[in-house]
Amino acid sequence: MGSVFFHIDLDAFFASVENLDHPEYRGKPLIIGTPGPRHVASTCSYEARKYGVHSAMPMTTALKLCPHAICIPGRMKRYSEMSHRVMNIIASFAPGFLQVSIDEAFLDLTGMDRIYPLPGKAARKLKEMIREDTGLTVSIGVASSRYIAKLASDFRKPDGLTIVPRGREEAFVDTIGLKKLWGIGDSTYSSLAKRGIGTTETLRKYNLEELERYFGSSNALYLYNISRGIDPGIYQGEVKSRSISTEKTFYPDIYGYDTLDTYLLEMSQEVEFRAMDEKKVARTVGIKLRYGDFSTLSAQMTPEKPLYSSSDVYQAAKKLLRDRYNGEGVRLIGVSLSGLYDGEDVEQPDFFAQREEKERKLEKTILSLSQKGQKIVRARNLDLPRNDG
DNA sequence: TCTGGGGTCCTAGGACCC
DNA sequence: TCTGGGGTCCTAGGACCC
Repeated sequence: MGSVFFHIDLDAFFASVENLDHPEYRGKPLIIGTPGPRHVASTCSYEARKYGVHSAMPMTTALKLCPHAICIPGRMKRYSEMSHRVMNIIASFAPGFLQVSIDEAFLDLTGMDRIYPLPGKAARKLKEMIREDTGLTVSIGVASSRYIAKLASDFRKPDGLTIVPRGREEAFVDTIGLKKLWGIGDSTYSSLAKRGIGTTETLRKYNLEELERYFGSSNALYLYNISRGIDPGIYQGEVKSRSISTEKTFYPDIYGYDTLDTYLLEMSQEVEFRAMDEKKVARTVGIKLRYGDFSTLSAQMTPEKPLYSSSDVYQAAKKLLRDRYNGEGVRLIGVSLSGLYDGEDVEQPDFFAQREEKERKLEKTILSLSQKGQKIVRARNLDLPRNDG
């Protein structure tokens, strides 16, 4: 017996949760997203998909395709709660549980043939357990690797079950088609197309050396493997670095250093609070600017000392902004933290750090109050011009 | 089709060290 | 002195995913 993996994917997750909570939406096209320019759909119901609406589609386009759709903003807390319930069921079903996003997980059933002699039957049982307990449907892919299982769960949706027998991986990849393979985005697809490669069969005609010449060694190996139905190694390495970021898109564009600077302060506070909440300390701060023409720049710095407070973060972000902002209209601004390490007991290396320690304690207090539902904002952030449409 | 927000990973070049 | 090679850290940008 070789390896057996499940990939479990919740069907139109956010929309399905809304249908569960709001029976009046059922059977109607439903879009999770705010109408208006510079908004996109985060998910939609299958009724809306019939009109061509899909995730990440601009809301203006979505509403042209389906003008009578019901649009609602997302309720992330509720979705997380339902996600938890489903993930608990999946995790208790078999070992090798690996959650990869709010609505997706893997199970490793390798060596479980005594308990689940027929993987297909096991998958049906899992689907039934989830449906009974939560009212939600999932689609499951069963295969000899995570990569193929992931493609398989997407093959028949919603409420689907697709089993790819061992030895049929390459044939399955052919039926999926190059464009829909995981890891092939628009950019890779068009650079393959430029070389006359439009199908997995054609891609397979190239040996590794040729692929390396055209696409670099890392991409080459990836392409070589997936075209043969071989798992390129998705979700195998341990998660190394982490980052925390926030960004905001404006409509219309905003202008001027002072306005940007005010958002920078608010956003610095937000990311640092999130880091504190996770008991992390960051070493690197980054900003991101997207101008009206969609050209985007990012800048980061790693100060000598780690960022202990949001005023540290803000000072660094401000410097980055001053160095890089060209004065033109801005449609997006972002602040990020990276180089995070465990900061449960932050030892203060020097004498001057006592002021910072105070600052950090103050902010922790603000954080815990705001977690109790109190909205606390520094004086500087009051009466911000709300410019986000 | 006028392109969100939150992430991860990869690459290439420069600084710096041995 | 005109110039090697390897390792690590940092930065900027890009591809991709949900």
